[in-house]
Amino acid sequence: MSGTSEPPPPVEVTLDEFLCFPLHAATRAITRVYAVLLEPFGLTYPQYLVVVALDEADSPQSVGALGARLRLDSGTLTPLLKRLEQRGLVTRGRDPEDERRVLVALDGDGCDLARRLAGVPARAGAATGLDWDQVTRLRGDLAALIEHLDAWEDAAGLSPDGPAS
Amino acid sequence: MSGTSEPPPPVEVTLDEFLCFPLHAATRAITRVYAVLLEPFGLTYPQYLVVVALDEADSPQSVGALGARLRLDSGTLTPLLKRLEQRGLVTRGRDPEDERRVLVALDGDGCDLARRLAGVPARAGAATGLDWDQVTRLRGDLAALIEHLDAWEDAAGLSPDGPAS
DNA sequence: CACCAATATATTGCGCGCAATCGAATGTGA
DNA sequence: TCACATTCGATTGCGCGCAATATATTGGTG
Repeated sequence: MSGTSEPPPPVEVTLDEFLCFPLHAATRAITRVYAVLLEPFGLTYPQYLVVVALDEADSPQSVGALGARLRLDSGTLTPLLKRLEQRGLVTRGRDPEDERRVLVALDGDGCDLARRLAGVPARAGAATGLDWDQVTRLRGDLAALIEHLDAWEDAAGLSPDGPAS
Repeated sequence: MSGTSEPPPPVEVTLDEFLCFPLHAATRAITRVYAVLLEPFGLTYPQYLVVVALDEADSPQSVGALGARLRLDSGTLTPLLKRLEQRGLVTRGRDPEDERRVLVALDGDGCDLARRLAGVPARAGAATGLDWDQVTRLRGDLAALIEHLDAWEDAAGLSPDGPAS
């Protein structure tokens, strides 16, 4: 409390702790907004991300490549892609060049859907109520945060009980 | 890319769209970090939030009050609280004043655990790799974002197909 | 070729997160 | 007092998100 300009490093925090709680809450809030925007298209937010990622890539993507782009693993992507396949939005098939891989691509209906999704980002952006500077700054801060957290995780993975911390 | 200072309002975006994707990725990254930090205590991140919230409140909290604080509903909290109860960390019981309510409080073991969790925020803060100014700014931006998204949702709930957008 | 490590995806299990629904308790009005 | 709506929480169902495991394919190595 009290908006003093004092910069006390790591002390006294409430539930709205360093970042985790607002971050968590903000993600769920924006996910709910996307749920409203995507409901007419019958898509969940992660399904929407997959459709956009496939639409951006002009060639069929392997499950692994999709996962690297979206930071998701096969345990999440496989059932999600099967659902999209069942709706006739994407095609899935083994890569003839390497039978281990499964290539995924947007179907005709999937491409149509991707076109109709064109207005979603603008509507979501409007819902954030932030101006361009805030959005740009926030994205930059989040990117820096992700980079640092990934680095910490890598360090934690090497030594048993995490990095210096 | 290309860090020009041009502020084009709502056009041409890639997957790292307005905010949703980095936000989503950042939340999952910080959740993974907390998973590492909380593993020795046998807590998940949401369970940790509940323990902290109960520790901050000096009186037993109803499920509804906890949900308001953490922005979670009974569908999420009830099974979570049952798991904490099974481990002997919290007590759950009907409120004698209003038998509809269920009051939740930290048990003796739960209080001990809350003490031992005291170092977690500082370790998590270190993992973010951000300095105090960045953390403060990010929290402020996230709070503003949450407020706007909530307002948008309320407006969407009143009119059939969302606010002006 | 036989053997073995590495790679890529699928499967299983568990814990959220939330919408929808149900049941019990409470409060209100006739 | 007898409906009746409201509130509160529990329950159900579904879709992530991810760790752990299983399976299949590939690429060496001897």
